[in-house]
Amino acid sequence: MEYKFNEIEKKWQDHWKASKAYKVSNDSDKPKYYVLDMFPYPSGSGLHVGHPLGYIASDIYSRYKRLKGFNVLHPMGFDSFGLPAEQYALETGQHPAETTKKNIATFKSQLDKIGFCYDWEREVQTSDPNYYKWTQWIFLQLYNSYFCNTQKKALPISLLVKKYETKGCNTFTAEEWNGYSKLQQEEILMNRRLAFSKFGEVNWCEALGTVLANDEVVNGVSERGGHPVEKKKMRQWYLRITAYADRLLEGLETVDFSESMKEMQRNWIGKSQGAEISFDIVNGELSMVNYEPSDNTAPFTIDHSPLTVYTTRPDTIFGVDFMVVAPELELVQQIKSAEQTAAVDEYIAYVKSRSDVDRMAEKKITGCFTGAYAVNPFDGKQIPIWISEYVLAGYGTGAIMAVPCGDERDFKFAQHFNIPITNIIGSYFDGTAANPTKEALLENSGFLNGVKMTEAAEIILQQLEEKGIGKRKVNYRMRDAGFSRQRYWGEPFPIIWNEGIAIPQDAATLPLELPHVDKYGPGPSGEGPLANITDWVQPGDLPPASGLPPASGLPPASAGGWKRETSTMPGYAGSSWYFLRYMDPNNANTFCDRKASDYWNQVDLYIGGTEHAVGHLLYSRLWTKVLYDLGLIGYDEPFKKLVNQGMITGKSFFFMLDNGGNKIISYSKENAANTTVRLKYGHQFVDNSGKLTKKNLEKQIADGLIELPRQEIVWEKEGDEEFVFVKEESEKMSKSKFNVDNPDELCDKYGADTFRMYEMFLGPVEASKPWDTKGIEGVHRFLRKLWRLFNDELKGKVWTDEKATDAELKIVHRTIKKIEEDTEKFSFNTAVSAFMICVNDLFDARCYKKEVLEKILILLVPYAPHIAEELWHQLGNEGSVLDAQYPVFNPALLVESTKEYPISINGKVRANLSLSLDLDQKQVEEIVLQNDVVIKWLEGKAPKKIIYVKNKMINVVV
RNA sequence: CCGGAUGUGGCGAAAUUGGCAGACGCACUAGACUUAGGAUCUAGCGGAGUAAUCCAUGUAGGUUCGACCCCUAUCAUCCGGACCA
Repeated sequence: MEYKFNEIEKKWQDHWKASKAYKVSNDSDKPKYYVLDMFPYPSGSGLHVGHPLGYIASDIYSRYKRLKGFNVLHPMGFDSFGLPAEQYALETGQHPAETTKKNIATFKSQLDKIGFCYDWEREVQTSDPNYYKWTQWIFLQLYNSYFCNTQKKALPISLLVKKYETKGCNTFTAEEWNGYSKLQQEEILMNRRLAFSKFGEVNWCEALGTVLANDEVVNGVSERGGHPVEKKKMRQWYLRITAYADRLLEGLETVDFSESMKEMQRNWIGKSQGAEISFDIVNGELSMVNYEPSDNTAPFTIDHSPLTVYTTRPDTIFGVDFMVVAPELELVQQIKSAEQTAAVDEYIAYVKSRSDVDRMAEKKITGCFTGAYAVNPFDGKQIPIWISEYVLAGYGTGAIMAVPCGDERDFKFAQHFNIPITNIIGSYFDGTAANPTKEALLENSGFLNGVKMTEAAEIILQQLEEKGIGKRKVNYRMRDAGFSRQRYWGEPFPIIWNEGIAIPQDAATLPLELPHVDKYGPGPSGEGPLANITDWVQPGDLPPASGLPPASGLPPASAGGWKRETSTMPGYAGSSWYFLRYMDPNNANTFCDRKASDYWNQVDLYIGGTEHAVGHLLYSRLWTKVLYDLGLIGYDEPFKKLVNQGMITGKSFFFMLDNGGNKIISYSKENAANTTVRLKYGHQFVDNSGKLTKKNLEKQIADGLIELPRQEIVWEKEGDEEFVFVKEESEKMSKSKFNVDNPDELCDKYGADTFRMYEMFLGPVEASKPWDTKGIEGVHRFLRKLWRLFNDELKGKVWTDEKATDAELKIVHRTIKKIEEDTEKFSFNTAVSAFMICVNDLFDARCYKKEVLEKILILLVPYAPHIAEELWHQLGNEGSVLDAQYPVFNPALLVESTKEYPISINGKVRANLSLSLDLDQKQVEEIVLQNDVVIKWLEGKAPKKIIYVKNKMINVVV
């Protein structure tokens, strides 16, 4: 009987589906285990071989855990809201709901083909109204909460209102509060809500017609599509993630993520400790200046100290040679002197003309003196105040004190504008480059002379606080997360605007469904497509049908009283909590029953790519913390352990063009400046030395596998052979790069089991590696060999019921130990090797015994479920091999009484010696000294020392 | 420029974490059975040498009886953050 993998796999996949083999219950007395994959965005191009890498790993682990007696939750779903579907709709006119539905069907059939053990009854789709109903609901929880700075947690905003009504706060009394208009009160509350709306500078992308979050902007252009992004002032929704900065940092200590992943999140949060210091200003005409405080701080005003800078190095205050203020700050207008006004205005105009992209591309040193001076509070020195684009308005106070001897940028600026430099760090500063040391003993620093910098910081901080001109300050690089998009294909906000006041929709009327539209173009004045649907924006209904709370007392929209928010939520909204919905996917009464979330608890194992390090992972951690604070779930970190699968890169090949660009020549390093041309497909036809023969190329073109380049090829000749050299490069897989392999085809050709095992065999899950189908044959051979242990092509069944010998059991138990260890530590590539060794050994031993084979199948079922299930039944077993008893490793079988010890002399192995394991040091020494090889090497001299490491080796030191 | 990671055959990679480097697989070579084989089996496969043996884990040092593994310096590649004061 032959190994007909196609039939076998089809048979079992159908059977699993029909028998609901992977249905998971929330009610079980087994311990739980939750394995989660980062759910995919269902793009139009389907899965490529890179996608399933993580899915296969998680599938293996889930099946393994199930065999080990756990109730395993291993769900799958789709992150189905998002930009590409809408872009596609714009281009083709197809409704995103339609294309998304189609794409999901494709993805599901591809996934099923690989034989994953998902419980599809728990599938979630973020664009499904039954799902986004709860995304909207959680948004309302965020909207109705604030971050309490003393308890360091989210609390209902109603508590804050009560406090204001009865006690007031630092900035206003209860009487004042109660006297405020509704609008004033709402504005104050808006400044505290976790989901809030404000006018702010946003990353506006004209080409995409929407606002982007900071992590969606890379080097000044949009992450998706690479379109230019500009700053624009708009009313936007935000999540107050900055309030959680510290808890997001602390939480990292409690989870098992890779160090680099944690580091990336820490960098993104960018916590820095320093001080805000205020300087008096002279020579400008000013009284008191109100500047906008940095995010997330109470208004901070210091009388008669108008220039406040943020620094992490207060110890360098005597080295301040100039100040730099961000040109955008209002303060600049107030302090510029009459003589400098023209120059300052001209410079500001110049800065405005430069986009972020310009600034990133060419980093010029520019700036302008304002004519004003700040006064150093410690020595009275007058310090010129400059403006320059290198100081960012959005960070700290938007102003810095420049210490050229210690800061590279300040140094270059001082050099460029010939500002004299004060050296406060003595020999650490050589006049040619700044030195950011903290070790120097201060010089030229008044009362701090001779004090070590690390200690000086504390002294200065104390004096600043005493004098009331400064305070300690922690700053974060992270900004509040932009939460609205001027797009169609996302969750609508359950918010209704009335005269500048945001009114949350009555939760009982959710979901607020996305209305159907025919056009996806942007709405008026930067609004999204939803703004075009006037009868949705302002329906004539009265509450509650409109979703307005009954008590709002507002007139119907037809009277012009109110309108809906027209932007939609960003892609990360739905993905910030999906792991909770899997636990209780069909609950119509709540997002996830507390009983379900308590049972499944945290995700034990989360597998996905590194690309979500700062986006998705931070946002889902934030949402989890808020839900926890509000008592809706029982834990504040969603993912216990995170494994990042590496990216599988595709192999691309390039020809080189000659100088005219008309002819294709061999690739060579010497002409590296020449342009290259991509060989479209054909990576399997290039040999190891990078040679592509003419014969080969022509054959593949005839078979329709390669697209011929337009240019003429100049062949090189050697004997009869004509060929060109091509360059190989690993790149991210993408259709446009012609380097994609499709998992469906590989499953058809070799079978899903081979495909699964081969992806694992490729290398460690975490490592990035180039895709190469060449090795897949080897894995396929292994499975066929396994098959032949049960069935012979001619003889048919070969397995027997005979009892296994000790030698055979030894092979099995060695394998049990190895597979169990490797699976536990995610070393799937070595586990596959262990299977191969095991099957080879059994084959060599002609061991076809059921007793032995059965155990191997149980070990194998996580890796190659179809063949394992098939053979399991061929052995006459009932039920699924997944419900079998996991074989228990018996160490007694592997214990040996003697061992081959390598004997080395001065570390170099010279002989082997079989020794009994229960010998002691003395006995070993005696035996070793009688060994012929050792005697020869010793040449009659006594050895200095004999080192005997039990179970390992013996070393004779001469 | 800063941070993180990684450097082992022609290729993907192993190495019980300091103890015989290169398991397992691909590719390659020779042979067997075959009408044939892109099926299967056997043997070989880091480099030099007929051989004993010597040299090899990016490079240079160090610790150790013994180093792919630990320490120092240096180079290279990949990933992330980059005017954050």
